[in-house]
Amino acid sequence: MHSNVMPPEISGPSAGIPEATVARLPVYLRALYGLAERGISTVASEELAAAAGVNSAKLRKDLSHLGSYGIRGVGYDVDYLVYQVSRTLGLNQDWPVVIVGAGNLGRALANYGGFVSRGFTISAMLDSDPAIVGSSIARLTVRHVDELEALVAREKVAIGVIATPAGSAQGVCDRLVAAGVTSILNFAPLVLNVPEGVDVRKVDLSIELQILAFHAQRRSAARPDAEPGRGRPGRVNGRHLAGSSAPVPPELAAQA
Amino acid sequence: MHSNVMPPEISGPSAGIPEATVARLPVYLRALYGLAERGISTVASEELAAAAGVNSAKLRKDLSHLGSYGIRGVGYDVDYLVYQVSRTLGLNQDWPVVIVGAGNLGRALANYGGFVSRGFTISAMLDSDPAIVGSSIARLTVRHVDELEALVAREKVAIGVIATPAGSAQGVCDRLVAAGVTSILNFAPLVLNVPEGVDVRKVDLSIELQILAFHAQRRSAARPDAEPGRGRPGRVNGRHLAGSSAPVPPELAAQA
DNA sequence: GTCACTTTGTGAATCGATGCACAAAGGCGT
DNA sequence: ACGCCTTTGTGCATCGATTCACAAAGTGAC
Repeated sequence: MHSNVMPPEISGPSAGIPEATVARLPVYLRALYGLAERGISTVASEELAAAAGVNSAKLRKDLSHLGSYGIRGVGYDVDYLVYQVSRTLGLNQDWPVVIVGAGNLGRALANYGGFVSRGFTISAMLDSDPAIVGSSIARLTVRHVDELEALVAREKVAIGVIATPAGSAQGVCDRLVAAGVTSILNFAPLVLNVPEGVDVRKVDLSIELQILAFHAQRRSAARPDAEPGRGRPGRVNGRHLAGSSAPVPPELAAQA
Repeated sequence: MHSNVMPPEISGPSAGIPEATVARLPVYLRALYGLAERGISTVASEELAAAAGVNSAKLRKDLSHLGSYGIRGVGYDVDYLVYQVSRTLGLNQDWPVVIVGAGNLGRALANYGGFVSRGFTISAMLDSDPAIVGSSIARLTVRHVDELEALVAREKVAIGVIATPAGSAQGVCDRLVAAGVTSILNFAPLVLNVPEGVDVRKVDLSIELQILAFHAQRRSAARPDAEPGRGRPGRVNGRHLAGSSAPVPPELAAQA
């Protein structure tokens, strides 16, 4: 999932936390906020695990990587744990983010409520389309993408979000990296090429749908009824196969 | 990541493929399309792996789970592999999808190019807001969410996409499940509760951002210069901590 | 037909993640 | 002060995923 390898030796409180644990900490944090809003000040691992949708042993092991912040026989103090998890994730800083691409997706991201309020600030939205540059989205004026380098330097942007079409994504990525951005969230449907030391995460609708389709197919293979609409024979994903509706293996095609 | 456990014994070609492999197949598929568009008809595992951003041994082992479709000394036939991967993922069928929530995100999803053309068809967009119901998005008329059950039954919808605010998501999810949908893609920032046998995948912007923040913090801890904007002391994620800007552990708070 | 070369498919070692099960640690009632 | 009860933190076994390294299998040249 990550295209880089972390430097082997980093000191500090967040050293040596397994990647799988890091990926779950935000889920725990959200569950903790939910509890705090309901006025709950102390929570046992069993309850918190249920709220986060994980096994309680896993939760305890995850939290143990941050330190020993629970009280045996009692549980965890919600506010204190919120603080510790937030600090571990680096959310007690404010992270300026730049969004490149102000199309439908970029607009949706900018208007996404949970964005601004939780440790991340949108420094700017950029686009290359003159018809979009200058318009207002979520109280921000869309700037031209050529301001990217200056903006990253001035606002000390560390995180870039790519919400452009696939064709422009690698170019935008290169510019972000050259400008010093080392964390990139990619919504464009392609594999980005980045140098060592740059952290890329991708969010990909069609990949998720295809994984769902695989499991759905498995299920309907067990129950041959209730299948979804049939595909058109001879087409795969809207693309005609070369020459055959039931493709032959290439090593046999010659003699056929 | 998945909230359900697959039935242990399922016959058919897609049985016994590791979850990690399934998650990479869509990436391989996209890389294969890219090669096919450039007129390349045969590809070695090394090249395809590079295009997909993975190790070549991993790629070969992944593909070996689908069958033995390569030719030693030569590589893989691109078109044939596209067909096999597509079939394995269930993409030679057409999957009707319903999107619930026609806000910014729902609109962005509906307009997302790679949606319609690749094995998935949007059966309908639903919303509960009377001001939105009836409007047109991506050549679809937004229907009221109360049509959900009838629509799922009529169109044999197997995949539901939840693009509502967090508050409505669990309710929508319950209705989808009750209507017979067993695959759900969730964009709302909460953990959905579903019965056994329902497959949920989530896409969560803020979780991805927080994971990036963790790694960015690690990096800047190694190089104390070039840090992002400072957080406001005493606040964590826009929420005031109870009573202290440097919170004390709860077991010490009593004596303080 | 034979040989050199390329590339697949996979056995085996390694690495990381998960989950059980329990000892250690703390609170609380008496 | 003591003992019971609850819950954490973790050692250990297991499971799955990754990576290496190579034998098997195929191509193409001569």
